[in-house]
Amino acid sequence: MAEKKSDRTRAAILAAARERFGADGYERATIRAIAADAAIDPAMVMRYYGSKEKLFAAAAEFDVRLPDLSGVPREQAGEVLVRHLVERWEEDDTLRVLLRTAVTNESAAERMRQVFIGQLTPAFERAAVDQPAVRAGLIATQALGFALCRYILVFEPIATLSTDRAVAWLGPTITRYLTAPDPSHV
Amino acid sequence: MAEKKSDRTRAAILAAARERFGADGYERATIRAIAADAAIDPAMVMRYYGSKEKLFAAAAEFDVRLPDLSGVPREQAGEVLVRHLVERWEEDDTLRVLLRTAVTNESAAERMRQVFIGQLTPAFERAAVDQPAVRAGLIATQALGFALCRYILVFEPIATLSTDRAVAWLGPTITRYLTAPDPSHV
DNA sequence: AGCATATGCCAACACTTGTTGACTTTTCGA
DNA sequence: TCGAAAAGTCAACAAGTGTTGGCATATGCT
Repeated sequence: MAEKKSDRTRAAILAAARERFGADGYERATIRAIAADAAIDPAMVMRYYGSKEKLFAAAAEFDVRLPDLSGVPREQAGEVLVRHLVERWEEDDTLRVLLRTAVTNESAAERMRQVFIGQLTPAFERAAVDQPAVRAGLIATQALGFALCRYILVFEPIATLSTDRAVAWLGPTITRYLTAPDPSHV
Repeated sequence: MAEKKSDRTRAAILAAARERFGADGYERATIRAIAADAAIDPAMVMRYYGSKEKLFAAAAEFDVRLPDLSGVPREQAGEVLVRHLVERWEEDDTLRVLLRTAVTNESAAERMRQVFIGQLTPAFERAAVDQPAVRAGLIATQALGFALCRYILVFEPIATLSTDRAVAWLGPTITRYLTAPDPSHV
């Protein structure tokens, strides 16, 4: 087995980094605080990750793992998508890290775009949906707005809504953005 | 007339502060940069506003000016509300300042809550809407999510969508959150 | 005009940040 | 067992931050 000890502190740093970045955002999360949480020296962070930016990049790494919607009837696609996103959001805080940071950090915003536009749009294209970009964007507004209000701004009662109720409310909205004809009078 | 000169620099500082806070967020917007934009000395900022936090508070001061929905038929309430919000959002950047900052600053988040929950909920209560808090929260998720994607994260094509198309897409969503019966199977 | 006051600038402070290099301790194979 | 490599510690750096006090200048009233 390769270096076990170093791998453990490496992981400890990453875990502490995710927590701090998620709670405080990029600027206010300091290397010193992250190191203190991981109970190691700040210099170790530099040794293992090179710089704060690289540490953030490592902490914000993640797969979107979009669900396969091909077998789902169009009318339920919204609910399936929302449920997937909410559960994904709940299970680890990587997406929260990214969202908090994307607001003030351009490279994080770029990654957010890749995820929500760059992955959703082609998926809709393949499903032969018209105006895939607009629909993907609209879905992103509702999904990210929900995450913002629930996890970051902590709006009650949104923050304490059960997953089921959230899905029941949001699902039809997403479905409509996915299936409704363009309502513009053009 | 009272001190004219000082009022002018006061306003210049405030304008520069709004721009910087809106573009960079609270932490990355420095007093020195704001002062440079206003073409004055950093010490002037302190003289006039006391501290960075107080300057931010002044820059983020604003009225929501919710439209009067009493004369509007329920089915069009969403469109009226969305149009009002988008236009409000477009005309000055105070709300953008607040949104960018609320993500990492607790007092800004608190003000955001006051605006979107504390003002919307009672308005719905007066209109005898059931579950006013949930509906206000849902509307906030869609409205803020749209603002986030359009102004902060700059998702295309959401960022360049015309007001009319945005209203046509989002309006029915808001109307549904305002009027639809609770879809939860409880 | 003369002076008090408002307005502005400069230099410096105390502090925090990311980052670095030299040094010590631990680990572990030959 | 010995010694090189890995892992960790410590102190300090250069830069940038909000903030302050002292000093110069301009303004406007009598």
